[in-house]
Amino acid sequence: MKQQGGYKTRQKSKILEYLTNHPGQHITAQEIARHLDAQGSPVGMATVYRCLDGLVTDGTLRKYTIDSRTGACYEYLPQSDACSRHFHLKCVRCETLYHVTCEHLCELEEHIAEHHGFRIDPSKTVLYGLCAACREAEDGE
Amino acid sequence: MKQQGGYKTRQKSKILEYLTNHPGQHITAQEIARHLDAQGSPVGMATVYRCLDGLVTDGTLRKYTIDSRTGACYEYLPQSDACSRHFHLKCVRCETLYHVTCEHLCELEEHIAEHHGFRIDPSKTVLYGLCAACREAEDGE
DNA sequence: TTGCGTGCAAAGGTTTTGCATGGCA
DNA sequence: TGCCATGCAAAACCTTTGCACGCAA
Repeated sequence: MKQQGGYKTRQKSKILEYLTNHPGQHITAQEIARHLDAQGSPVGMATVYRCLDGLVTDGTLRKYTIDSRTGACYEYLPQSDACSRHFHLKCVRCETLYHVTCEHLCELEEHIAEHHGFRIDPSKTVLYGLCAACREAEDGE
Repeated sequence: MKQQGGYKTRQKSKILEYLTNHPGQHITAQEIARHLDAQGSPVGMATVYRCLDGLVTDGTLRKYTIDSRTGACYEYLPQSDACSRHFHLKCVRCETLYHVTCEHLCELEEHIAEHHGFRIDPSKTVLYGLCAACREAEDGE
């Protein structure tokens, strides 16, 4: 869970900078490359992928794949304890990230740990679904 | 949510047969094709994908995309229990995907829907953490 | 006979890999 | 000076699409 030994380079800094500036957002490798290119600091796709891979391995980012067609997304995980106390709910429609603190979730965590031997890490977990607003909007369609 | 009008064909039958024989399992398009090929009933990849797509649309299957590297997975949904929905627990260390059906999770889903106005979609949600084995291994380090 | 289903091949996309070069320490 | 990191291009994959033919109804 520590930084992989390695050199600091312009590319690594830029990529991490972009991600930390967009915490809690789904970002694809393409978006990163496109952004850095537009910013005048172009980085090759291979480098982006290699860098993201390292960041996922050391726990800085979380990788998830909602749709195999659009490719994988990466999200910066704030390291503070603030985020280990609550769970994240993310609306798949409007992309909003909700931070929820609820005793039900703590109970769930304990239950899973006790009865299923699995210790959930809230900082790496996102519950996906539809928020109230989008739910209505979708029903109306 | 009904069967799309269409013809019954050998290919469709075989694909659905394989899936229903492996309820609650994540199966990729490739595995299906490989199995049918070995069984002497080869089916083209395009057909497999087209067929799976239809089955997902009419609610017979659920599509998961856990990892973009291995591609999408499909799972047969027994339509008996409405609440036999399950969640996925993925160990961040050994990468194993656990498939858990637990009433606590159903309760959580209801609670979040009622009190937080958020309808969780289990097919898009994965709970990350440490499984029992890796937990011990990690404590021992 | 009608028109959907299938298979093949090609296209489209993301992600990985090999290899020579460039840059950090 | 050592090595790691980078970039380019090509490869490897998964998935979709176009088109002609086959087959269910």
